[in-house]
Amino acid sequence: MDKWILIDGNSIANRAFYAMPPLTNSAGLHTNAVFGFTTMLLRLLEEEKPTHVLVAFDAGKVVFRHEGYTEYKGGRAKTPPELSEQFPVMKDLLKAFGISQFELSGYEADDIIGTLTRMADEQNVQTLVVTGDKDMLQLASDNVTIAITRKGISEVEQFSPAAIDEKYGLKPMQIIDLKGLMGDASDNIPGIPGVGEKTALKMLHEFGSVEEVLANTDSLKGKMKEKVETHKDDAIMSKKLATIFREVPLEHGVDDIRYDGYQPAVLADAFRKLEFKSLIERLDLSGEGADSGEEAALAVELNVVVIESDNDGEALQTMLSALQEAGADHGLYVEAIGENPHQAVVLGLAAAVGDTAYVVPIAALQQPFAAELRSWLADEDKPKNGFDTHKIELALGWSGIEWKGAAFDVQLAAYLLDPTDTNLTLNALCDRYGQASVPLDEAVYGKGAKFKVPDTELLYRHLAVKADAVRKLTALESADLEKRGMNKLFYELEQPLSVILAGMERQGIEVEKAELERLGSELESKLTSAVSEIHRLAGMEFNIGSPKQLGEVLFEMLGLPVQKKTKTGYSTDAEVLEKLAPYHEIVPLILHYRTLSKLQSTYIEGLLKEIRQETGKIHTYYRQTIAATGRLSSQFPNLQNIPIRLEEGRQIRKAFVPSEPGWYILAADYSQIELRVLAHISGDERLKEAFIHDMDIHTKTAMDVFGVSADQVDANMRRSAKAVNFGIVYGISDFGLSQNLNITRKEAAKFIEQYFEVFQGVRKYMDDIVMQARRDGFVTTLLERRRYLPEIKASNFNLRSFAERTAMNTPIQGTAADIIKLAMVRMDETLRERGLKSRMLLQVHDELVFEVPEEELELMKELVPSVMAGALQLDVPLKADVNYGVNWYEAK
DNA sequence: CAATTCACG
DNA sequence: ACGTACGTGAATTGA
Repeated sequence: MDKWILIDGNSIANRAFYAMPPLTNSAGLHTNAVFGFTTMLLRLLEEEKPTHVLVAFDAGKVVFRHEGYTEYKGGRAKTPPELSEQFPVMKDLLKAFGISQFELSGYEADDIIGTLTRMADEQNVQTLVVTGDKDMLQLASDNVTIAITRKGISEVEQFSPAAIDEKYGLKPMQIIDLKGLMGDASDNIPGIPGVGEKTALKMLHEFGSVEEVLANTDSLKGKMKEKVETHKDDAIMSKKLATIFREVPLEHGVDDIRYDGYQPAVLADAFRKLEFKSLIERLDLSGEGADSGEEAALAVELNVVVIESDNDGEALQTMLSALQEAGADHGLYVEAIGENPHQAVVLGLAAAVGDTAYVVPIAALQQPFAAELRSWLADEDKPKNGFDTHKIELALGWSGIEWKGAAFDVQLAAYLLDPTDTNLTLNALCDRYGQASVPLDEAVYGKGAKFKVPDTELLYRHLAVKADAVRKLTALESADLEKRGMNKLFYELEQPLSVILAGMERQGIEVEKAELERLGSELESKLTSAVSEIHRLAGMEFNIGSPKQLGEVLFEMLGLPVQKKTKTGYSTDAEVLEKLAPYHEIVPLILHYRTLSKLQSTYIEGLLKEIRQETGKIHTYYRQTIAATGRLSSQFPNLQNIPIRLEEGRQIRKAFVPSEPGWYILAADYSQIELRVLAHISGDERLKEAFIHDMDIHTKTAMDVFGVSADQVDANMRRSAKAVNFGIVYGISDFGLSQNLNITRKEAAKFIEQYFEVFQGVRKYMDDIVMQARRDGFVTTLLERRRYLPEIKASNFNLRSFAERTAMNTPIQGTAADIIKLAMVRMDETLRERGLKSRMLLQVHDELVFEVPEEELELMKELVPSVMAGALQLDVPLKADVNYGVNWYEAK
């Protein structure tokens, strides 16, 4: 039994391109569409076991449909070069598969496939058509099934005539009538304006075809009748445009598309060229082809020199001179075990130069004979390439070894190249750049309870391979940064910042244990009485901290109205409890209990655990490669979410004190930095004006949106305006705003419309940035930080909407992150240049915290805000407010 | 180990 | 019609 598969090459390549994250081989060639296409092809071959396979491509520019309608497919975005360059590659790969491909000048892939399905029907051959284009449904028959891609290309939905009937209530050929009525924006087929899928289906269910609809306009009503009658010709033409031509004069016959399987050696070589390592493994092709064994050979070729005692002095000298000569062409790797760099255990260091890697175990590195290596490591003027240099600097520092001169961190660079990548391990980076794979740490060390440092030989080889990978990645990634115009961002901002962060973290902030304990015991007694009161009111004892048990008490025992459900049961979050508060006196108590227990467990107990016995300090760890927008995040503990909004929690800040007697805590925060950034990048005159005059932005927004004077703005109006401003920054939706303000969606939509009426430049920015994201596939900040948004083209409404809001928000939040990072670099320079004793300790997104000796207080009160405000020149002024006190609480 | 909740900007 | 606000980290419960 024969089985044919006919693939719409252009359509699938397009889908693959937008569904896959960006991907390039080491030569810089984009390969994501080819990769997506290939994985789909492999699955089809495996699952369908076809005897014949054909991939059809559109050919040339002039398609016969243009005759008579020149606008056809006009208005469609130009194919991005990153995709066009992949078509020849795809065609070569198909050759390697031994799969035939047709294209014929003047015809589209649809028509070629249409012609072959006609032949399939004539010969009664089971056929699967694979495409992303619903138009093709018109080809379905007893023999022909249409597979439409969904969710990118990972899934397909198969349509037999019965399935089409079930979904649309139409015969396959009526799909043409459907398009004739509703049109198709992506092909610029007009259809009848105002007729969408719903209406078109209704008409077809009643009349059957475009012609019959047009013949029966009398039975339509009002506006619709008018529209259909004025656009009769459009409908006829649209139907014609949507009709697939099934009589293409093919030069080849059915025998030409026979598929006899691929030759492993040929395919292996093709995959290797594209650096599709995962596919080579999946098909078990690693032993095949001309280049086989190259990867293994590469790994074997690396010479490993271990330097572990003063007997190895000569090797050490060789290592140092090799590093000296290599200049930038080297890789360093320091293995530090443990997530928290302040407590990580350093196993050793490896340095790769050329085909040799030198490994120095930590014990050796700490011995007298390694002094020269240690001074090299501590020499700021010896540039170093590494992996996670920020962590290395800290981990080595705590082990008594100074590390300076971080020049290129391959992890940090990889983050900038794709800040949404959550797998920034060396192993993953090697895969991404098509390098010989570094073994997974899990495979070398085991995981969880099974963690074990392996025998030295294995361990040293592992470190050596990693250092070698760093060397290679440095070259590849620096080229990519250059290509994307991100050199300044990397070399002048992020890489220097990583060093500054390490300094702040090493310095730490002093936290008074006694103060936390005092607050803790106060909380404890409040908690005890809250618990017993809650249990008394419930009439039983239960775990208030268990949402499940709490839900049962509130909604089953006490019979309160259910507001919201979660996946697993009743929702009991604060928003729900606020609404329930009037029903039962137990509810406010539960809210209070929640507040107290959060403070106790996360902030009192949590922070106490993090205070270092010896110094009384807390050392957080800022992560520079996590947040997709370019912000920092803070861990072990998180010092970016210390309570401030409620007075009860704010007390925690009293425990954060200067580490020297008589010093002060000084905190400076940007005023409305995100809205100022928005004013700048949108260029909205009104918004700019507001900041140029340093007005209260929420009051000003209320005045403009409600059309009143300053003294007419009441608290409620200001609150609404503030929520709208937040919404604008987040990528507004009427639903989100309605939730926030507890108003109807309609009212929220009205607010938003009024806002955009007034701030028209903001509206234009929002529209433009989404279009730009669709066109480029990414958005950027002022400093060229980039975030890819592949889902902006998703057909799934939720995914797409999320991407659109992200497109609006990321340039704003990201530019604000750029600015404070710049300010940190400037501030660090300034403190150094002026020889000041003051120290920068913390960053909280729009705030910098310092400890300052009394004699520098007056200077710092001026200096910090002026450096922050001057970090970047915008079309509106930047402003920072400053406060100080004997602890962080008082610095308000 | 996922889900829920809540602290911050 | 579709169902949401953007970005994080930590503690707790309960399968």
